[in-house]
Amino acid sequence: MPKDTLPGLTACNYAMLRRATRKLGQFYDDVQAPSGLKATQQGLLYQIHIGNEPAMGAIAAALVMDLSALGHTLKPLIRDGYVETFADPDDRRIKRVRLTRQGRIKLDEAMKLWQLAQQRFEDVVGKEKAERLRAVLDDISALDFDLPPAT
Amino acid sequence: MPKDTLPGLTACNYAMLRRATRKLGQFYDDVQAPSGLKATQQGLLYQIHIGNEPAMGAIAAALVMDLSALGHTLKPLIRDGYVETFADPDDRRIKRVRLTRQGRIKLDEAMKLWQLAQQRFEDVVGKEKAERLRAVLDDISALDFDLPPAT
DNA sequence: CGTTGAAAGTGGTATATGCCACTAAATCAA
DNA sequence: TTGATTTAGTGGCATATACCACTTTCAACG
Repeated sequence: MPKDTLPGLTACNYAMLRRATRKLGQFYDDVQAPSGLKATQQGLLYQIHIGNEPAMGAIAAALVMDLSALGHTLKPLIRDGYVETFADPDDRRIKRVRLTRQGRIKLDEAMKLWQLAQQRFEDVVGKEKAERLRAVLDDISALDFDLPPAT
Repeated sequence: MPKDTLPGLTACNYAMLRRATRKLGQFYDDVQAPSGLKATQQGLLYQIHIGNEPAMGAIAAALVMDLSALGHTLKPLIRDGYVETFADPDDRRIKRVRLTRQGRIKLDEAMKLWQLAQQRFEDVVGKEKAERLRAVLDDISALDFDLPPAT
């Protein structure tokens, strides 16, 4: 197959997803920059906020994120005083997470910027289309790709 | 607003995109693991392959990726002998990139695994739906989110 | 009770990405 | 031609993520 007719990356679902994620990351991060939080951090603070002092594992599961990755990602937020952790009294293996007062304030601040970015995105893409996109992405996050056992 | 009715992360386009990307990354990486390449690396090799000894900047633009990020990402591939670079003779600022022989062989190997992952994804999600998804993501990567100048 | 195995996190290592400051090279002006 | 500007990359630093090997706790069982 001559190079000219080779399919581009557009054929790969994962490559497309990554590329769009980079694009949106640059945009959301840019809008949220004044808060000093990356969009990822704002999302994580929000996830903690809406949880009930969630356990690390619960957060990781909700975000479809590796537990250790979550631990690493949490560190700057703890260092900066936005988040604190404490052992679950009933099961000391479990570490629970909550926002500090500063964290709540910072999240409020970041959410205002988030709304700007979100609004702008929907203005450009279209509200309906954005909603459908999120629905598809939500589905994908919940999928089970296990190959059927070769029995 | 009581916590019970707070919108989850599902409202955020970027958060959904990231979460789905993590999910797919785990899946594609897992399938492609036997090749020793991450799915991101396979995608990058492919992008180089279909280009005509592309310049770094051209690759970065095609992937909507920061130029310095591309430089960093390229390093392990150069180290492992899959990719090599050379200065453009007509403009010594420009660094061009190409696959080595080993790189072409490795890419072939990885592409076979990629097809498995891709096929499996489309079996689970549906070919049509996957195609629409990619189209939307492709659109997003090309958008211009600049706020209209406040003149 | 102990032993044993599962569950929850931690730390190390590696890749993925982005921003910023800086250098080198080419272009544009005066 | 020379000085200012723009273009293309590099390197340093920071965050985002993943996997793996460990450690600590629990829970289950004999």
